[in-house]
This record gives sequence, C-alpha cells and structure tokens, in this order.
Amino acid sequence: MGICLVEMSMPEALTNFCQSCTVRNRAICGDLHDDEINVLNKIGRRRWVEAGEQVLWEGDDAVVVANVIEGLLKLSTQTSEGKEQILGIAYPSDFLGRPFGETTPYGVEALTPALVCTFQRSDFDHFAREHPRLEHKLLERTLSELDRTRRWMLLLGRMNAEQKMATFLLDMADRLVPATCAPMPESNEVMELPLTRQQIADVLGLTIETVSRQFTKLRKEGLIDLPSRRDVRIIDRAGLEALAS
Amino acid sequence: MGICLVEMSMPEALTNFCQSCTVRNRAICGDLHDDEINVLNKIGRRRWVEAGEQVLWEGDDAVVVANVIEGLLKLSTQTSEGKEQILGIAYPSDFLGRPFGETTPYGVEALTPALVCTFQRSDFDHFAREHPRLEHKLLERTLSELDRTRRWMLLLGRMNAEQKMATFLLDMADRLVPATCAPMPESNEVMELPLTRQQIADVLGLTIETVSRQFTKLRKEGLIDLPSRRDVRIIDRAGLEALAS
DNA sequence: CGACCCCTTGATCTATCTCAAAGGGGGTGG
DNA sequence: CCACCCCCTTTGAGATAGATCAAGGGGTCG
Repeated sequence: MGICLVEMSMPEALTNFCQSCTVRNRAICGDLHDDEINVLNKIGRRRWVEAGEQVLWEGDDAVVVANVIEGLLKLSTQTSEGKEQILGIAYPSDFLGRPFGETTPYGVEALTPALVCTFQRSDFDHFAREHPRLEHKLLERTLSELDRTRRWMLLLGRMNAEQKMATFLLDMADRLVPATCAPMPESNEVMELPLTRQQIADVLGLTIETVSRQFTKLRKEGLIDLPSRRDVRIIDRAGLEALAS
Repeated sequence: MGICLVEMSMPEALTNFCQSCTVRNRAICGDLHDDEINVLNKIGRRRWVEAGEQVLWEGDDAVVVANVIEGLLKLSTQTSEGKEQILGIAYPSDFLGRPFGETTPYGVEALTPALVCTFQRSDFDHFAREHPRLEHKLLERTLSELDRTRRWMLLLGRMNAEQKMATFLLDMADRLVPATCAPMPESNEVMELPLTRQQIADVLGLTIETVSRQFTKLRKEGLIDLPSRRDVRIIDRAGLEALAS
C-alpha cells in the first residue's frame, strides 16, 4: 500500500532531519510545505531510546510530545496497587503525548530500540495552532486512535480469555506488517511479538499464567505455532477469526 | 465554573438556533464568529429524540454527525454474541459521530429525551476543513475524550467489581453536576442516575446481578443511600474514593 | 387490578486468579 | 567452550470473584 523506505544512514551532521524522515509521509507533518517543515525541524529533536527506557511519565507536567520514527513503544497506566494496563502500542509515525494539556495522561516506554522526534509541548502547541494542516492530521490520527481504543474496551469488558487472545494475535499480525516492511499478509509468516507474556497480559487485562495457557491451548488446537518465545506463526487465520468473532 | 444558562423556550419559528443555543459557549462551535455561525446554522438541523431512541447505528455509513444540546445519550457496541459494552455517555455540548471517516464506529441511543444538532457529515467535514478554529475545538475535545476512554480501560481491565462501582459513582457525581445546573458538589445531594442497572453493568463490564449486589453492599456499609431505583446519595465520598483508589 | 418490567437476593458453577514449582534459553564469566 | 545463572515461561493445584440460573418483590401504567 504505502511506500516503505529503507532507512538511510545519513551523516548525523545533517541538521534537517525532516527532509529524510522515513515516516514523514505518514506522520502528522506529512502535509506541511518545505518551508513549514524547516521551522518544525528547528524546534524538534531526534533521540534514540533503548528498549525498556521510559520516554514519558504518567502524571508529569506535559512538557514534551513526540513522533515515533522507528521502533515500538507501549502506553500504559496502573492502579494504585500497581496493576498495569497497557493502553496501546505506538508504531512508527504515531504521535505521543498530550498536546494542549496540562499533564501526561499515561506512561510511555520503548519496547524495542526506538527513534523519536521530540518537541517541547509549548513549541509544538504554538506551531500547531498556526498550521491548520498539521492540526487536521493530528485530529484524524486522534479520531482513529479513539476508535481503536473504544474497540479495545469491548475486548476488555466483554470478551473471555480465548476471544481476547485471538483478537490480540490478529491485531498484531495486521499491525506488525506495515511496521516491518514485510510483504502482504503471508498467513504463514512468522511474526515476532514485541511483547513479553506479562506485557500481553497487561494489554488484555489477564494474568501471565492465563496468557501462557491460552497460547498452549491455541497451539494444541493447531491454530498457531510457537517456534520460540517471541515468535508466533498463525496457521489457521480463519479459525482465529471465528474465535475472535 | 462556567456560566450555566437556563434554557429559554424560544419560539421555534426563529430559524437561527445557534444564536440562542444553550451549549454554544461550550460546544465546538464556541469560537466561531457570528457570520461563520450563520453558515453552520444553515447546514445544521435540530431534532428531539425520545429516551430509548437510536440516533446513530454502529457500522452504518457515517452520514451524520451531531452536537448534543440537551439530554444524555449512550455510545455502545456489542460482541457478535450480543453482549453490550457502553463506551461512554454523551452530555450536553458533546460531539457525536465520526467526522472524516467512512463508518460510524458505535451506536448512539438517547438515555433521556435529548435535543441534538445534526449535520450531514459531508457538509460538516467541508465546513470544518475551512474553519481551523472549529477543528481546533474538535481536536481538544477528541483528545480529552481519548484520555477519558483510556482511563476507563484501566477500570475495565484491572479493577474488581467494588472498585468499578466506586469509580463509576464518583464519575457520575462529578459529571452530572454541570449537566444539571446544580450548585457545587453538595456531597449529600441526591443524583438521579440516567442508567438502568443493566446499563451500569454494560458500562462497567459486569452483570446486572453483580451491580445490584454491589449497590446493596455499599449501602449496607453506609457509603451511599438508595432512596429509589434511580437515585443515589453519596454519604461518604472519601470512603468511595478510598475504594476507587 | 393485573401485567410488565426492573431490581434484588439466593444457590451454584466456573473461568480466571493465585500460589507454587519446575523447565528452558541465552548471555556471561571463568 | 562450557557451566552456571537469571529471567521468562510453562504447568499444576487450589481458591475465589463474578457469572449463571432461578425465584421472588415492588413500582408503574394501562
């Protein structure tokens, strides 16, 4: 569908990152003209974060927002007792943080090494208000994210463990494809999960043991294969879809 | 906080509803100038819907969007087996529907008699793209709604029935106040729930029996009083907050 | 007055959680 | 290169919160 460029290793001395940004066409900056991009480039800063590194802290004053350029991150929050709920996974071109807000409403942590393009929120807010095309892109993205989040509410509130797992696996299979430049959904392709069993549990509102048992169950039923801890091969997509219903 | 006008019963012969709209200052049209409002007024249509009446159907082509002027509505979706999950409650000044999208992602049904200001989505999209101030308001509203929805994910995924109920009651107490023009949170004020027990269950991802038992439990513990089916008096707000944690 | 709907309460069942212990797999240090 | 260790995962056994099934109560409306 979209053009999927291989990242060029540019000499980092080049100051205008945006010109060579691999996600520019998909991210919210995609509709800006070159002169506008140049202004945005001046207020943004690229940063690599390691897997496991925290990028945004829940409850902090919302001082930075960011665009994901490469890698995967998780958005999460927790109860006062420390039970975690993962609110979503951020993929390349996704937007992070809370523009026009006082506090960051969720924590963000890298699941893989990730490259993010960060902005001071005040700079970003100011720029956005002056560039309706950027605000429009952000609006479309936020509306889509709201739809996705609401669909996940149905999973959390009304599905059993089996339905949750099937839905999760299909969702990952769909979303991981564009993120990894893979060809079209070869149903029997192996996908590498960016999440541990515990993190999958935190996405689905389950415990790690239940997730593990469901993996085993789906494998024994011949719907999936588990070549290694992190890898899953979907053998019977239609079967999973029937479970996810 | 905000000014809370008593709705004037205007002669409906007046064609420019916007000029006297009780939610105009709070809704997304709030920042428009008079001439812009006049254009918007021409493409919008006011409509009363009865309690129980469906306004938007999940999965339909997204042909209309709307603003809530008066009354309360529920947004909901369901599993293929028919289990319902309520995704949120829409209050006066809230926005309904999916601008810039193909299909309506959730159903909308009035909980009370409600007055909505509807637009053909194509008209609205067109108008919005030409009026950045309106798009900005819509963006802010969508961002807030996303935050709220994500907070609810923590409830659905990681809270037990007691925590869900306490959180629900506190949330309703907070949100019902501005909607009903009541004075400041007189903690011992009775609030009239706009939801049946079944609908509360559908908000919280529980069954009606569990909701009923939790109501009884909270009443016996002296945290709330239940003067009638639909009425709740919060007796011990701090106690509820401790449970909601 | 009766029917209907919504709500409450009780009894039982079960999906999932909790607690516990035993595999691997991969990396590190000897 | 091997062995050990650590962490993640799997599996088992038992406990339990909430679901399910069932029955009865009470308010409201025709």
